[in-house]
Amino acid sequence: MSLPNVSSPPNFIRNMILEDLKKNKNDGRVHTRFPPEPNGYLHIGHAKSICINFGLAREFDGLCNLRFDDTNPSKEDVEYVESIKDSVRWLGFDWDDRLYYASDYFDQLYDYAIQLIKKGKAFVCDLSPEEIREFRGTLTEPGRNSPYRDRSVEENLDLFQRMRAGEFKEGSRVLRAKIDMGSGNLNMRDPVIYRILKVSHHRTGDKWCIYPMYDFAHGLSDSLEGITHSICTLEFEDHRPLYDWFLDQLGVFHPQQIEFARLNLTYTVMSKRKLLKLVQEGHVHGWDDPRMPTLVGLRRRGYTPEAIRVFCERIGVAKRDSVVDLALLEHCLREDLNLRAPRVMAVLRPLKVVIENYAEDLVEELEAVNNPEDAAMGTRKVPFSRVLYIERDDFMENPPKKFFRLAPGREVRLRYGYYIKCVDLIKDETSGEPVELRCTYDPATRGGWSPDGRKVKATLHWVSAAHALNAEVRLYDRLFTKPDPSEEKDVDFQSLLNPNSVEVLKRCKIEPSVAAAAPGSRFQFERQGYFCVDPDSSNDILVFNRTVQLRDTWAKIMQAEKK
RNA sequence: UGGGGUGUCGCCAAGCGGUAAGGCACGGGUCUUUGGAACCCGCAUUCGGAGGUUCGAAUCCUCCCACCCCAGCCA
Repeated sequence: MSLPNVSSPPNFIRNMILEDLKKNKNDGRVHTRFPPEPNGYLHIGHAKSICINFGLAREFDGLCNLRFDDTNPSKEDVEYVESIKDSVRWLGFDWDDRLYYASDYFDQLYDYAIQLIKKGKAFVCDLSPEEIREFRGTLTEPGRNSPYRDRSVEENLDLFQRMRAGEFKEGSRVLRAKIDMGSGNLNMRDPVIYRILKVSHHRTGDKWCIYPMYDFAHGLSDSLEGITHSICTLEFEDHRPLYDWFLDQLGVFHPQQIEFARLNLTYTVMSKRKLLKLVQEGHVHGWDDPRMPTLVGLRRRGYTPEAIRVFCERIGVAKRDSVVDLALLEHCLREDLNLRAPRVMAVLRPLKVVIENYAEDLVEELEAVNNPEDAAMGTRKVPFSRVLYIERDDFMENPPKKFFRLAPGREVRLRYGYYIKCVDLIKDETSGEPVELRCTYDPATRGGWSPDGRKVKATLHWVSAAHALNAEVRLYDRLFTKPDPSEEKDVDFQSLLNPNSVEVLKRCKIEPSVAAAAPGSRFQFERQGYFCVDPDSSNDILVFNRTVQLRDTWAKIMQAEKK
């Protein structure tokens, strides 16, 4: 057998698999699974797990199942199932015909429980939830055996069957594994493996009124599916002895559980609880709000699955807790979009420019390059006329030394257009703000080249007033003001929300070529950033989301100046 | 005071006894009709700390310190 080519960077899980393969463990099979609970939306932390699981399977010519861990019907819903499948597919992965549910195994799992009882390794316990907690002991004190621990196999069998039959009320009895109440690992102190839940299940309906706990169902589901490497997050490390215990007691196929550190990202939160709160309290407009780290949110924001996959590869896989800089995600995004996004000119905060020596009724169609990184993307025509808009920030009446853009008396280039010189400035009488620039153009510089070789220090984007499309543009920024919101102790995380996480600009002007752009289409607005068409767009108005800004050296200079 | 983990550059992260990869960020430069992109250069004499073993230690041993997770009939 030849070992596969190792393409992506090394990590401890891949090294383990490589070792297993060398020893021909599992006959050289690699079979993973991504096991979401259908109780919420997937976020970028899940993307890491998806990329690891599906990625490893792909790399080692193995398989990866999608399995819904639906053992708690009181929290789960089909609503989430479709969304999760969508997100996994959108990310670029495919489970073929291997879509499973833990609930597919309820009969088998029940049978395993019976086997445990028959072996004397499980018992029905009548303690109340509170009593179970008391008997469990604490972190430093051992627990005490349940008074029901020594029931006979016959009695346990009878009771468990009657639990299943619905004879007892919710919370009155549970099935527990008989392990060791003195263990330092709380998970081993006779854990509950079945509880009564008189709730109908989104897939099995009212067939069951007892449901298995995660610890029992998960490993056995892995086993049933022939999973070789069961990859999960760090907090389950303590559960591994229990994972192993069930498998060993039952003598079934034994997958190996491997734990890695979950992803944390700066300026956002990743816990389902907190994300849910943001939605419920209206801090964001929904799970797919472009500020959310959810996959549906990132998608609406304009992120590409390719960028997310590359990101997941670059952050690596390890066991230490970490918080990855949002800048890395943004870098991966820009890297991808730079090569693919068509360029377009859009003025976000318009400043009117009148070219005094340009004919009133003249309109020229100037040729513009669609993507300087990719000649195959061709060119387009952009209308030029006497009245234009430029970006408000591209003009300063009293420019500082390092400002290269337009100022009174100064000449700059309009991209793909002409050199223009500012000859006059009209200001608002009360505010003193510039409202209109009077300029002249040099007809010899058509296309943006000067025949005399004269240089300008800046190139501005612009749009012809008469031809511009109106658009709404939503400028998104980080959701939180602190790099690590959950690090801030004794503070309600909501108080750390960035009040300026979104700014809506309603009077934006965009070149006409984007008129027919469909929702989801991505563009680079030259000199500004990457934007995508939001589904809120209508025939009347285009709505764009700013996906990510371009790197901005000028902004950096300004900031440095301030300090 | 129990059990399980983790500590390598500002942030990630390789490294597995032979003398500290890479990416992001940052700083400097080249080029440029995006102050974008691209390209070049710089950026840990040191690996949580202290001892020890060894010709040689981030890697092995000992002790210490810090941080994370666990007391749901959640996953």
